[in-house]
Amino acid sequence: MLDERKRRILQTIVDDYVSTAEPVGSRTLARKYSLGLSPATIRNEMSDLEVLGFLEQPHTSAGRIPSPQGYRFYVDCLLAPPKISEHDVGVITNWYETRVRSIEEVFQETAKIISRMTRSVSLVTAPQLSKSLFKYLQFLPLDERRAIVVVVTDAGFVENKVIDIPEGTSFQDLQQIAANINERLAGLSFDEIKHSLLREIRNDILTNPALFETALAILRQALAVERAEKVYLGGTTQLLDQPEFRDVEKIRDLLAMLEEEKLLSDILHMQDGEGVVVTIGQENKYSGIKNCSVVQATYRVEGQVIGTLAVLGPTRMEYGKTMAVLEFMHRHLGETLKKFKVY
Amino acid sequence: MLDERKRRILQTIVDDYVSTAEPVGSRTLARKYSLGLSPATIRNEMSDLEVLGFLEQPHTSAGRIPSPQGYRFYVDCLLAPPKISEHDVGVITNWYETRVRSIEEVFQETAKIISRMTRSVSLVTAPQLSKSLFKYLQFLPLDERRAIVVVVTDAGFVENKVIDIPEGTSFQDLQQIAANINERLAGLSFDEIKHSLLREIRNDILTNPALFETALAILRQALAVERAEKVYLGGTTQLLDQPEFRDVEKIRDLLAMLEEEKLLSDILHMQDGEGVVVTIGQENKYSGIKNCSVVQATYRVEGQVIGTLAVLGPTRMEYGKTMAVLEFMHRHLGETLKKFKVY
DNA sequence: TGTTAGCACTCTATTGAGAAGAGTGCTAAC
DNA sequence: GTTAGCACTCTTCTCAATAGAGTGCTAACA
Repeated sequence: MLDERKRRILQTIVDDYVSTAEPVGSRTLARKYSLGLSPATIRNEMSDLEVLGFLEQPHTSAGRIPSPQGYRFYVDCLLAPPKISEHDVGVITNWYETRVRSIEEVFQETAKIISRMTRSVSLVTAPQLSKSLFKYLQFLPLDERRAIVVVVTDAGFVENKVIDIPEGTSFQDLQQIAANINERLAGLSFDEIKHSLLREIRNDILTNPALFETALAILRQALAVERAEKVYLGGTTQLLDQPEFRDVEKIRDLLAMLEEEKLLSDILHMQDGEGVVVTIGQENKYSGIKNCSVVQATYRVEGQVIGTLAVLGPTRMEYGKTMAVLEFMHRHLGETLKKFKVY
Repeated sequence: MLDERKRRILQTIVDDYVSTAEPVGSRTLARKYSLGLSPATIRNEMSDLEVLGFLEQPHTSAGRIPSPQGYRFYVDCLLAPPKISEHDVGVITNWYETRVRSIEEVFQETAKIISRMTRSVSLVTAPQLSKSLFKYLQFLPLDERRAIVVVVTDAGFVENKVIDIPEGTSFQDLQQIAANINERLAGLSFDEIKHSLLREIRNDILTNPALFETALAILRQALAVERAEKVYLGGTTQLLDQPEFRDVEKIRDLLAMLEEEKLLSDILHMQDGEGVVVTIGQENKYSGIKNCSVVQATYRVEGQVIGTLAVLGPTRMEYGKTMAVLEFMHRHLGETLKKFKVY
């Protein structure tokens, strides 16, 4: 597709632009890098690369910058397989050891370290309840009118909620209800439970109307604990250091978006694929980040997809480094979760 | 202290500067507001107010802006008792009704609505576990090697953690341990428990060494669930709309600070007093916000302090409106928490 | 004695012209 | 195919001039 020399020049331009944020000129390129070519030759090649769609010119007498297609080619064909350095592995391992004491913190600190290593915003989605399997629920006493319902998932995640005890129901009745529900629902995913709930229960109503009416109401309350998918953010302020966001106007929308968890999960929900996936500029569906790139990878435990790690930054991003970090982290996180006795 | 006319002029200057963010000149003041005074007279008064320390001049031929002392006088002496409008009460009530479905969301949405109404950053601290009273703990089975310990507080808050079951301990043993612990610790605050834990347990070791060694280990694990005080943030991006933060340099530190939960609780932990408290500019202890003001109020349920609501903004802030919102919200939040069957 | 009009002065922000710098594209020579 | 040379383009920086807003002082006025 592109001959060797064009590839080398394109690669050099991307590298230079990523590190300087300034359009790259032929003269600078020749001076700064030992390409063994004169500025004029480079000029010709650059002109070709522009016609082919890999480069753009902000205006006539400026240097070239990579086009989205240019970045795409760079990521797909010019980048060596991303590999994290020994040193970084040490930093990460140490970080987890010294900072993380609870499950909640695993995600928070994962977001922090990713953002620190990539100097970009990081996003980490925690496991979704709806994909988990129901193990059992149990009622705990609180006072005469109220009880706590605790829902335990297969993985050992616990959600809880305070509920009203329906009029005329004893705590004994509740335990009876729990036993029934557990027998029926154990091993189902919360998605399945939601869908099959009504039908299941309706059949039972025929045999014991009063009790199961109550059970239905309670289960509904209990399942309402399902929170929206939690997204942990790290390094939002990193954006401010990027020259493309030097202007407050340009960063406002982006920061506002990062405050909206719903939008965030939209950005991340686009892939189920294996490995590290890069989405560049216009390829992003959400219009607020058309000048940004997203690098993401799902993490899994024992083959099952648990959540997503992602990095959001300007299209002018250190793709190699970022991909290497995520490549490492998405494997490492699975192992860390195991250590924390979950999964 | 200040005669009536000076007060009126100072108040007008503060009001104008708060809404325009431009230094206020005598001519503008005379033209824009019906003070019944000529620019020259106003000039004289302004000159006096500057000598008295209530006004400042950015440079010789600019208008005046309020000094911190000016704001202080404005807040203490010139502001009518803050009162929220009927309309706003409606908006808030409606907001809670349509948006809030769980306890967690109460705090998140409270932060959001405060920031929306005040157009500033809001901070809401959730109740602290360490101030709560221990009610009981209970073990739930997970698998052969692990169990879930659930800790219930007086208020119905539930914390949980996956623990390893010590070698040679049966689930029966665990329930025995739970019963013992509950008997001993019920009604104590988590602070007290932490302090008295070792002594209590040590006495018991004398009577049944093996079991209580185990209990000690487990209790330690269980109490480690105490998370750092959670701070909910709202409207961080509102800062970007303020002229004083038009420059990215000036906002970076502030946003970085908002990412550090520890710093946030420092800012908020300064008062136990009643009512709405305003801290202006230099009065703030944390140097990162010397050009900001903090308005805060504690909220309580049945007399007990539960947490803090706060607004952080530039010293040029709509104090009246902000104080009114917090004055209302700190009462309203207590009631809302009751509705959610907690406390 | 307090208030006001007038005026000279100060400081900032804006504008426009000119120069510097970086880069391109084309042509011709190697 | 590669390179040197050169005219041309476009942005950015600098600097001076100017307009605008506001002050402080003085003198006049009620």
